Amino acid sequence: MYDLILQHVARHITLAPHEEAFFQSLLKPRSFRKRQYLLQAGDVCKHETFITKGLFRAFTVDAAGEEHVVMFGMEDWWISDLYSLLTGNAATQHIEALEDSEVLCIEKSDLEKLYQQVPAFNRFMRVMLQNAFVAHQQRVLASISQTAEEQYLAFIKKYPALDQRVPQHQIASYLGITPETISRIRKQWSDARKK
Amino acid sequence: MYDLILQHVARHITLAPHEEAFFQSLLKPRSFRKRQYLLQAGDVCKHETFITKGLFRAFTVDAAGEEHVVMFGMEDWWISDLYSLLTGNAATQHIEALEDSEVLCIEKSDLEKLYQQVPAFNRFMRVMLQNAFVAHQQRVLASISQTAEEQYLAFIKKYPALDQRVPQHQIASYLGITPETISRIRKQWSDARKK
DNA sequence: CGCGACGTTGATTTGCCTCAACGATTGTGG
DNA sequence: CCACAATCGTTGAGGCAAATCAACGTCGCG
Repeated sequence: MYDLILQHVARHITLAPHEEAFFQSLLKPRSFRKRQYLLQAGDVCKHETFITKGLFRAFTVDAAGEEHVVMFGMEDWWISDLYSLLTGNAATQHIEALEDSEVLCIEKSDLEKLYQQVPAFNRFMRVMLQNAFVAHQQRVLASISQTAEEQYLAFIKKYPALDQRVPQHQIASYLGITPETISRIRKQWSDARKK
Repeated sequence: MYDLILQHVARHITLAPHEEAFFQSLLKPRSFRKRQYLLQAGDVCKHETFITKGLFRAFTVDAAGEEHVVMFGMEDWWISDLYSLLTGNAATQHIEALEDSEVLCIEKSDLEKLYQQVPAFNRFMRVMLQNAFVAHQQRVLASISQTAEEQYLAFIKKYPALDQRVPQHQIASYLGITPETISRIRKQWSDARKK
């Protein structure tokens, strides 16, 4: 059960056996059924969560009741409402399982202990955050500079696995466009191929 | 000259005197005149840079020759092309001074030394990145869920200082809208106030 | 089976962009 | 020190990409 996360960590830092054991002791396995919520907006996010199996979406609901997908998470990814976790404020995001899923949770207080007792983990989390930061920066750039079609194309190129597993209207929400627009883009592509 | 950055760091971690001295010894002051480039796209970004005075913009140039402002940086902020710094790949961003500015640079290799010798700095950088990550996530959300007017309003509310100092067409570029649109939004507001 | 979730397609609307022309200000070289 | 160019913002007219609104087909599931 812990193989995936230990390999994941080992890709970035090297842990002594007792450190690895300590890390593992802080992890709590949980299961989620499709449509079950890992986090509700309004609650305080108290865990960082590593996905070992399945698929999640994090989304917000705006004043008009519209949902906006902030991110997806699948195997080998972390997911949480980082803002809430860090500040202790109420979460602005919901996190919902899109498939039956399994995760490993680590509580905020245990994460702090981990940073204290295994300093290498500061480095590990720094690298995770650097990558996430760069990814979000590129996403911002895409959304201010590209057309709907360019964005959708970039998405399926970057996340072919997600394109297979996530309903199209969720991808549309993630990109900030409508499901109809994605449908029309796909139609254009298939029409062009036929010719 | 170093007061600002030492205070900035002290807000998040506590350093022993010899650690502070070591940190300071790694910092190299540089000055930039308005319009001077701190980094050119194509070069490899080799420094993390702390701004002690002035104002910068980071921007990319797309295939059509259009500029897109990725971020602004002013006093008390860090600026770099993090992607290039981390990977060693050519920078995708230009960074240009919008005012006469002064900065403190720290080289990548020195930053690594710092992480090794002063472990608290891993924590410090982690916190910086967490904040930057959250800020970018909110920016993504804004760009997929808000109108041009809502975004502009949120911008001047969040960064009133930047609204004063940055030319409007640069803000437009940052938001992914045209200068004309911002101009019209402002006209609407002033017309509404007159009535 | 019947209902909800999901995707498709068409008709219409609209927010924002594009293109263009024009002041106001700043800066600069002769 | 002035003439001229460059930069920046404003305003108007017209166009287009994508949203909205609406109807319909299909699939999977309780």
